[in-house]
Amino acid sequence: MQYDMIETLKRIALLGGAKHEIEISSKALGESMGVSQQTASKRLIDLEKSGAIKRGMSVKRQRITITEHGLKELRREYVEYRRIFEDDRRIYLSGVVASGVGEGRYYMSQKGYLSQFKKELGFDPYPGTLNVDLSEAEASKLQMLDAMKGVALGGFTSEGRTFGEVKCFKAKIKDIDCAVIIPKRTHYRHTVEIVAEKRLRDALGLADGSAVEIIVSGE
Amino acid sequence: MQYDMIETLKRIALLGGAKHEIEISSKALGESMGVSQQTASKRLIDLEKSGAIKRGMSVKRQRITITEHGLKELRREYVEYRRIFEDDRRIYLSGVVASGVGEGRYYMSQKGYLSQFKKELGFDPYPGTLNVDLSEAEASKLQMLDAMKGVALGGFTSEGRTFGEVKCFKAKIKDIDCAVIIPKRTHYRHTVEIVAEKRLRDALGLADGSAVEIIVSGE
DNA sequence: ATTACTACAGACCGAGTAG
DNA sequence: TCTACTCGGTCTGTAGTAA
Repeated sequence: MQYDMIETLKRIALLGGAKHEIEISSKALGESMGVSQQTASKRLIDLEKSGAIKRGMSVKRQRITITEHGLKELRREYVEYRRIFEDDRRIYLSGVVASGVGEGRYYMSQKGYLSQFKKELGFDPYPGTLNVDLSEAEASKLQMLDAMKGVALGGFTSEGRTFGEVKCFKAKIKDIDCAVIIPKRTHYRHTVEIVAEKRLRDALGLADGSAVEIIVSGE
Repeated sequence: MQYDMIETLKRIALLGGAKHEIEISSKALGESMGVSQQTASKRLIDLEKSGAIKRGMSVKRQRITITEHGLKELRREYVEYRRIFEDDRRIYLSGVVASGVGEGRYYMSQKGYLSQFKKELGFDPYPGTLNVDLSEAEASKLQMLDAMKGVALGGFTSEGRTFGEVKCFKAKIKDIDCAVIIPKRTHYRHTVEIVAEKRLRDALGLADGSAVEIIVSGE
């Protein structure tokens, strides 16, 4: 659905169409949006075709109701704005499940991190990570994680090797608690690694290519 | 500002641009909106021209921040959606102050109503009403008031004349408590009459033609 | 009064491409 | 690589007008 359709739907909703039927002429609706009667009329026709509104033609004005489908479209917009202005401690990462052993798995198998992890995140992670590929735009949200504190797991030395600090973020995927692991010295990457108590592929029925949304808590 | 500009601004905000500078290529931004790199680039140029964003060009990607002005535009959208989904007991009526003696004034000078008014609305009204003209689209919101209870002032007989029930709604104009008077048997009208404790023209510095927004409480 | 069709003008998008 | 220009095709809005 294009922007002008959403805008028209929003206008109708603001005139009361989200709650009940409203009676309005295409001329008045057009005026309230700063477009002509013809444009308003066309948009109403298109909205009706797409199933976002229902219309009943009276003798004069038309009666309009927003359908459940139309409300859904509006609510989707609303949720996005809410994320901008209210949800400012959360970051939503959308991506697809990918295969591949990541650094995260290796890090999370180190006892030096494991003990801290249990203490800070509250669970013992399943020994394996879920790799999620992000589109370039989604990956740019990772910049936000750089600016946020998260949960730092201190470095240590083990078997002659030095392990640096690792940053984690509490997260959720569909109500399952998990954590995003951000290895230090993150170059530009477009993959995130997730750990959880259970194997997430099983718990959520995921396979390579499944779409997932990770809700990262900014602490 | 057109819809596609707002949409672009929203996308930038969702990528973190509402809180801090983000670094993103026009290609990635375009993909996240389903448009080409060229279109994304043009929109960024236009947004910068309009003062909604600031850009700094790095060697590769550009760094983008949403300005205070850009945030204002987004917030305006957000407020509209909030009205649709959250504020469902309030109705916002925008109009301009008009002159003319209305029925409301006559009604409100009747002692039979006055005593009830004080009891139900909590103040003694200034003997006069503020007339506000609504555009046709705004006037269609009055249909909502019909469906709402409001505060009913019972009818009575005085000097041989019968006065019917009058419906009032608690309202506010810029934090000043007032009430919208809806005479029964409302034909299609595009004017509302407001009463308050003080003369609203003085209290708010209004003259004919001044724009006002009335926030009507649906009780 | 309305709604909505047609026809055209102007805006917009994206492929190609320069810097 | 990146951004952003030009240019042509397409989309969109509106005046005129019919019903």
